[in-house]
This record gives sequence, C-alpha cells and structure tokens, in this order.
Amino acid sequence: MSRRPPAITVPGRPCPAAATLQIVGERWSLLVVRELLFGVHRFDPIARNTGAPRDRLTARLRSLEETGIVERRTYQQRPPRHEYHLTEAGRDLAPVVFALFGWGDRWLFDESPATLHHRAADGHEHVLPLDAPRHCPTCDEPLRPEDVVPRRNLPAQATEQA
Amino acid sequence: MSRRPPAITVPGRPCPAAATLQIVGERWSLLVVRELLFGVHRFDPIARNTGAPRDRLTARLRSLEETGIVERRTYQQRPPRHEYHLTEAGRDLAPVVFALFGWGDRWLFDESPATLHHRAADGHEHVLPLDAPRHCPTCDEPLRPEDVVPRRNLPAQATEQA
DNA sequence: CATGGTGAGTTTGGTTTTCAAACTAACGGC
DNA sequence: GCCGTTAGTTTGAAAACCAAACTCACCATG
Repeated sequence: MSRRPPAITVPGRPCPAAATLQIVGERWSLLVVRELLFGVHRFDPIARNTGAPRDRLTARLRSLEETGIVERRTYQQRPPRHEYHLTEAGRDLAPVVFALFGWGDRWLFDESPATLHHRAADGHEHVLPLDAPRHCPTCDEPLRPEDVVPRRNLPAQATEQA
Repeated sequence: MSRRPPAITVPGRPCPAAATLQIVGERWSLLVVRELLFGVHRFDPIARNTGAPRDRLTARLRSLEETGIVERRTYQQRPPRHEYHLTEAGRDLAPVVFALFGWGDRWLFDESPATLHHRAADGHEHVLPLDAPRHCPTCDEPLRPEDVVPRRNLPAQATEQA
C-alpha cells in the first residue's frame, strides 16, 4: 500500500476526482490501464489495442510509472525489453474503467455489443478482452467455451490482441 | 431513455470504455459533469469551480450538449442566459465521477479529506459540494448541521461555490 | 444619465500537445 | 547477409490549450 505524496493541487474545487484526473486524465492513459487489466503487458500490443501513437504511449507509460500506477519489469537485457504491470494503485483503477465501460455499454450501443464474461468455477465473473484469449487474464484459469458468456454481440470490427 | 446514434468508432480495441472516453474524455468534461451533479448550473461558477478557461468551458458545454449529456435551459431572454443541466445519460455518469473520487480519496490523500455526505431524512446519502451550501443540491432539503457528515477533513484551500 | 457591476461568453496571440509516418537500434532465425 | 520483431525516438505539421483582455446586454446606484 505504498502511497505517493499528494503534492497534487488542482485548480478550482479541491476534489479527489479532479486530483485523480490530473494523474490519469490525459488521453490514452485509461486505455493503457484497461489493456493492463486485460492482461496485455507489452508495448506493441498496447499500442495496437489502444490506437495510441507510439510516442504518446511512451510518454503515458513513463508518467504512469512516475505516479506509481504502472511498474516496468525488465524481461530481458540486451536489447533491454520491459513489460508493464499495474501496481496495487493501478489495479484499483478498475472501478473507473468499468464505470466507463458500463456507461458506454448502456448509452452508446443500441442493440449491440458489450463484453465477454468469464464465469469462473468459484462463481465470480471476470470481464474478458473482447476478443477472448485462451485463458482468463484475471484469474488465469484456462477458458472453456462454455464458461464464456457474451453479454451481447459485438459489431464487426477487427482487433488484435497479442 | 433517448439513446443517441452510436456513430462512434474507436481506434484499437472496440470497447465501450474507449467510446465513452471519446465523449467525456477531453479535459474538463468530467469536472463539468461533477459540478452539474453538485447542483452548480451556471457558466461562471462552473468556470470557477473547475478552473477551466472560459473558452474551453464554452467548447466543452457545446459538445456535451451535442452528445446528449447536457441540456441547456434558457432562464431569461435578453440578454439570453442559460442554465446547464444533466440529461438522464449525463446523470448516469455519476458512477464514473464517484469512481474517480474514490480512487483519489484512497490514493492521493494521506490522512486527509474526502467528502461531505448529507444523510437525508429518508435515509439516503447525498454527496455535497465540498464547501457545503445551505441546502442539499440533490434533494433540496434544507441542511441542518447534524445531517452533514464530513467523511474526513479537507486540507485548507479556498473554493467558491456560487 | 454617467458609472459600475454581473453574466456569458468571444477574441487574441502565444504555448503545448498531439499526430502519423519514418527512422533507429539490437537482436534472433533462416 | 537479409528479414522480422520489439521498443522505442525523431520529425514537421496540425490541433488543442491557455490567460488575459475584450464585448455586449442588461441592471442598480448616485
């Protein structure tokens, strides 16, 4: 539970929501968090799945690292390569991402899409990347098709995962 | 429940969260929603309480109106003056704002602040502007001090309400 | 009736961000 | 030696942002 120093001042009403937005309110930041929540940890796939320009993605990852949302783990030296993982504070942003998810789901798609859920053995439901991988990124259980419940159908559009 | 046409395409993974961010992800937008949730409906106080530059605020209010988050109500002709109110879709953004609020509260303030709650007679709790006004902007009940529960103390900093 | 104040913007001119696309660099495999 | 992969960096141009000053229509005051 490593808390950062506040050092955050916001213009206008002093409010935790405004302070949070100073940290994750720039473009792409929350989509990066979404990808990390979905179990995508490397630069190129994050760039593809968010659509962020590569230089922006670099900048966002650095600032998220600085603010303690993201942790960079080296997975090989020479050439140095890293994976990005959420810290505890980062994982705790899940409610924000899911609130955005829920609103979009309720208000922006008429009949249509939404999300895949993994009904885990223990009864929990985990949200899956919309193009489901082979195992649940949240609980790491292998996925059997019958565990996966499409809440609704997705309008056709290609996305890449790995 | 007037739904808007989707017409939203996002780069990368097609995802309701990304779509939502295309609508409320620009700077100041969610702070404007916060103010409206808090019962502040006019241009100048919204500008003060968010800290947004006036031209940005104009732009945000227009685009939030276009996307059906905000409704502009004329409250006097000559000179034309308006109040801004949330639509149903706009009010439904409350979970997003509160999720941001909660995260900031948990991770950005060490001992400190949070929020005032109004414990209404009916048992409901309403979140109040951090510098509480004379009556609850959500339910319009007059406020008696004993109804207002500061969740924690606020670090001193002036804010204006009206 | 001039002066000052309020509310809701608009204008201005300059700074900062953002962007797509091209480029670099260090490997690994064939 | 050449190709492909990964993780960036560089470039130059477009878009967004900013604070401060300004406008315009009113109202109140003296």
